[in-house]
Amino acid sequence: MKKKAYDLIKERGYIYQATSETEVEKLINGEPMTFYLGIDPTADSLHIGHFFALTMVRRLQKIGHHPIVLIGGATALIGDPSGRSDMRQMITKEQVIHNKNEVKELVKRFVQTDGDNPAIIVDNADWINPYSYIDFMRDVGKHFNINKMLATDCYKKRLEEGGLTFLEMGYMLMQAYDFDQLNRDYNCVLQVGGSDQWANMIAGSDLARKLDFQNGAKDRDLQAVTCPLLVKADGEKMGKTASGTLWVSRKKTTVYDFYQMFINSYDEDVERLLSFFSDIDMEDIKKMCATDIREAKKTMAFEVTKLVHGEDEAIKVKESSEAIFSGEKTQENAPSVEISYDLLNNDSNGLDVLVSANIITSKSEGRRLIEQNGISMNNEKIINPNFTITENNLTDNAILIQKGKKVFVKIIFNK
RNA sequence: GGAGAGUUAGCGAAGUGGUCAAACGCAUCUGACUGUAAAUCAGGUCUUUAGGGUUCAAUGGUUCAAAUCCAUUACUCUCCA
Repeated sequence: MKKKAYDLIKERGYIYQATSETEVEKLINGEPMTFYLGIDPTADSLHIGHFFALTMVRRLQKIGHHPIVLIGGATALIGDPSGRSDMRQMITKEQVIHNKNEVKELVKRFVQTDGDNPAIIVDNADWINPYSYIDFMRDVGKHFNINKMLATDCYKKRLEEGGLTFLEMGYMLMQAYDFDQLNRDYNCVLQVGGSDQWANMIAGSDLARKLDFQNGAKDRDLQAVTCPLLVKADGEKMGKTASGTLWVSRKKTTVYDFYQMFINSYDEDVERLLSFFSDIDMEDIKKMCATDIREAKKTMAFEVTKLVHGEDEAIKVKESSEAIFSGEKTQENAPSVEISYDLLNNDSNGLDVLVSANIITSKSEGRRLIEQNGISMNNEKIINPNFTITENNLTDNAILIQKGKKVFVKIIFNK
């Protein structure tokens, strides 16, 4: 017997909270309906958490439901206080416009926006910007009870650890209104999002109900589901790397780093990540993880990379990673940095070169690493902190530097 | 607008005149062991050299000597209006 759509999604671990599980189940198993996911363009790329939520959108789209992706052009200007202990840095309007475009392009890569069942991309600035403050407060603001709002986790944390500004209080109203608006314009009946959005999402369902009551209209029943936050086995949020956030955009995080991040994940996380980011059958996933965890991990990293960066890139990065780590440490496949040729042939230029290539941040750090046997050049450990790189070290104008066990960088000297 | 408290390294948090480049925890990096995993253990985390130089919100002052005392400014929080 074939499993129902909802069960498949639930089995893969996507369902964390739902306003009413039975209602949501009915919606997902039933006739095609319209649902939405909101993303605030607070940066010019998407991080892995956004991407995760988008995979849920993909799955729902695939079984025939109609997705709306809302880019929060208005809400990004306010900043969501959820889960934050400090106020979000305000970003400029120009920045938001720039981010909006970048984010839109990325969303298009993951969610189908043409063909039979295209996703619609909307911007909440379109309806929030024209709304006057007084009207908004009279229409929407009056339905929000501050006591209730303060009881929610997202505001509680801000209250305890810092101060809560009126700006941030307004965020929930806007997101709630978005849901109502999308319901009226597109008959959107379900909102999906990360679990940190829970309070904002149910605020939307509540608002619709209250507005209906006030207008004497029929009760709309807007549902919300959240997916779990993507965390590692140690409870840390996933996607934080040494160099910062793990971005989906190639410009901000190289494909190599992206792949490495997943290859280095904990054994315990592999099954979950596979269930989220691959289409492999759950049974097979379980089997794979039980028999050969390392192979399963490779598959997982490959599948995620394929999804985000395409199959060609994924194959390339998989091959180069395997080449580098299986002892075959050629400079062929390592990620590369280009620096000026002029740095060559000065005495004791080694550390300078490493600093300019951003492999180390300071000369002291370099000295320390060398003392601890942490730096290799062309597969030979460097012992002398005042080492010199000369033309004799180059192969095709490049050298291969290894920092620690896992960081390989090819430095190319440009003439 | 009034009264009070605060601002210390990536984060949390000690330190209230010299022994403070600043305890401790987290985070992070390197090494050992491994499986490019985890756990464990060892060492490191301002910079530059082995001589130092620049840090404790900012600026100015007191002192032989300041994260520590004083003044001004900025920001944050609590209570009152």
